This record gives sequence, C-alpha cells and structure tokens, in this order.
Amino acid sequence: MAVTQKVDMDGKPRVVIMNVAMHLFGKQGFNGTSMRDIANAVGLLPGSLYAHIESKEALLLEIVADGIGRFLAAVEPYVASSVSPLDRLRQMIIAHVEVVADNPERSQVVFHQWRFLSPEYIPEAIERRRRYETCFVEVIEEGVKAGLIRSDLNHRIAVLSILGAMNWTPEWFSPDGRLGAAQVGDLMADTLLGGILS
Amino acid sequence: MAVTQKVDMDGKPRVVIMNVAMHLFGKQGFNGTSMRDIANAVGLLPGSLYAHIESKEALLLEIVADGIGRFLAAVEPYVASSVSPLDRLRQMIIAHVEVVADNPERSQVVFHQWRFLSPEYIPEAIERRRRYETCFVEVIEEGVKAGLIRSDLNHRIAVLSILGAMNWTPEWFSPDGRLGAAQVGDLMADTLLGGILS
DNA sequence: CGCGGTAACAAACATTTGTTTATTAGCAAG
DNA sequence: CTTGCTAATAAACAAATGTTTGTTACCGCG
Repeated sequence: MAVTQKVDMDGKPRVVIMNVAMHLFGKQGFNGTSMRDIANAVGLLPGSLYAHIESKEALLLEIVADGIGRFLAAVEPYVASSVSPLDRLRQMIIAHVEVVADNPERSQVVFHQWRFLSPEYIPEAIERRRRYETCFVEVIEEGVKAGLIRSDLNHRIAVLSILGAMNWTPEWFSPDGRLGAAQVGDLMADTLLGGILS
Repeated sequence: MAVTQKVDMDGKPRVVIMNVAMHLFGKQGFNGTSMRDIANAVGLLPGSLYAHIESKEALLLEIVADGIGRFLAAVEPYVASSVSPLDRLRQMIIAHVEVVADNPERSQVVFHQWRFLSPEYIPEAIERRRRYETCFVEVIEEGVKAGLIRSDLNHRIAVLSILGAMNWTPEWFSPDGRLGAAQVGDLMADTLLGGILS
C-alpha cells in the first residue's frame, strides 16, 4: 500500500531490517506497515526476512523495548545527581529531546505503537513507561521540598504537562531544522520551568 | 482480532456506527480496526454496514473532519475576544481539554489517525490543524506585544510545548477521574502560563 | 575443484481484509 | 391482504496479510 524506497544493504542484515521497520512503523504505524513494505524497502523478498527475524511482532517488541531503554538510560542518570533539582529537570528535558531527535520515528513507535504488542508484553511496557514518569515526579517533588518549585499547583498535572510537551516533539522536530536537539530542549525547559508570563 | 462488546442499537444507525467506529479507531487505530470489528460492536453483519455508510475511509474522514471542527469551534471564539490575552489563553486551554474530555477516543483519532486518510484529504486536514495552532500563536503574540508574556523565549517552541501538553491529555485523562475537564484545564493553564518555579 | 552452510529466491499457504451481490425479513401505506 | 421500501442476512468476491516451504545461488574453506 505504501510506496517505499529501497535502502542500501550494508551492515548486518538484521540491523538493517530493524532500522527499516522502525522507520516504517513510526511513519505508517505497525498495522499500516506490511512485511512486504519492509522487504521492499530493505531490498528483499518478503519471505527472506524470516532468515533474520522471528516474526513481525518480534520486530515491534525489540524496537519498543530498546526504545524505552534509550529514554530511561538517557534520563535516569540525572535523577539522583547532586545538582539542583531545577538543573536536573532541565538536563532531563534536554536529554529526552536528544533521544527524540536522534530518531523521531523510533520515538513515535515507543509512544504510540506499543499498544499493538501482544497482551503478554504490555504490562512490562507500561511498567517501564511508569518508571520513566516516576523519574520526573521524583525530581519535581524534591524541588518542591527544597522550596524551588511552587507547591500550590497539582504536581501530577504538572508532570503530565511536561511529559506531554516532550512526547509531542517527534511530531514537529526536524533533524535538519535550524535548532539542534539540545537547543530545543533548553528552550522547552525555559518555557516549562519558567512559564510564559513576563 | 479485537474482542469488542455489542452496543445497544438505539438512535439513528448511522450515528451509532459513527460512534462505534470513533471508539475503535481511537483505541485500536484505523488500521487495527476491521469492518467486522465495527459490525460486531454495532450488532450487525459486516455487509449490513454499507446500507448506512459509503466506505471505511468515509467513516474516518467524517470523524476527523467533525473532530477538528469541534476543536476549532470551541477555541476560535476566544481568539478575538476582548479580555486579556492571558485570560483568553487560559480559556482556550480549558476549552481544549473540555473537547478532549468529551470524548478522548475521538481526540486520539483527530491527533493520530488523520494520517491514514487518502492523500487527497490530507492537505485540508493539515491546513485546519495549522489554523488551530495559529489561534494560539496569535493570542501569545498579542500577549507579548502587550508586555504580558516574556519576549525572551522562542514563541514557536512555547506554542508547541503548550499544544503538546494539551494533545497528550487524551492519553491520561479519565472522564471518571476526580478532576473534571474544566479543573484539569485550569490546572494545566496554571502550569503552562506560570511555570513551575516558585 | 568440490563441499557445506547461509541466505536469497519463487511460489504457495491459510487468514483476514474491505466490499458487493442476491435474497429475505419487517413494516408502513393503500 | 397486498404492495413497496428499507435494511437486514448469507454468501461470496478479489486483494492483501503474515508466514512457510522447497529450491537455487552464493561464497569461504578443504
């Protein structure tokens, strides 16, 4: 259904297939991408894929698991760092945007396609997402205790607003744009931490 | 594929079908929902749907077009209102959350499934989304001119952050939750306008 | 050269997909 | 009761889906 472009077949085939699938799942969705789409983009016939992968869903599982892992690995180091909670939060936002920018399609898969894992894998995916959110909750609560963050607002709403703003970035961030990932993250931190009031 | 529940068949059948499709498209995605899923949930055989609708894609088109329309209709009245830009922005955020809360699944379709419209309908969908974003850009720029909003931050980033936070709400908002839509919108406005710094 | 194993191909498989067709039930109007 | 219309059914259609199978090309190593 989707017109796809053939991709050069260097590197280990499994990795190439994974990258192509990541791209297509991110752009067309899991259910909108056929094994023939993937095979076509890799430059193979559909059946040939199965010499390297186990199933379509194994592809999705690996992409999602690895993807969440990247976000966790990028952000968790800052959670218990010794600098100010505010600086920590800023670093975490920047780190998040950098992971998104590194591969927006992968991020879309992580954010939206995990629902299409078979039920047995869903709980772990949800749990790891929750763990990710907890990182931000902890830092913010620490900031509140330290008197650096307003205590008069709903923390849950605040965290969800920040996460929402960040999770929307793959929708508009362009790796070829004028602003780099770190700059965008920094500007978002300016907005989200300081608000827009003058 | 998906296990769905039969729904009582009152009201005009076309409306029932639309509502069921909206629900399923929002929860399982357009490509993850079969006409048999819809028929099953409505309590009809697959072929019987076509006495009321033209095609699967016509369903999506109507849901998306109507959905975007609801957001525009809810927010646009505030854009040129005479109150302070800040109050206007707050009202717009509340209005947005109220539309989401009225039907989170529809919102998910509007935000994510419009990509699966056939190419001829994509430009208009994008244009109306752009128009929606422009509402917020205008109010914010006016706030900057009035000296009410910081001029030292990137407005594009600020708008995208606010829109991101709002567009993420269907992911977590629960109509049965403790907080109502208007309250959530108000709290989000607190966070997004004032920031989290104390 | 010949041998062995990896990975490609070509072709088919059983389902599932969106949709159409021909037929039948239900029901208001004459 | 009969006529006529709407909307349901049952059944099938072609195409697309994920995956499997048997066979062939390739390529390093003896």
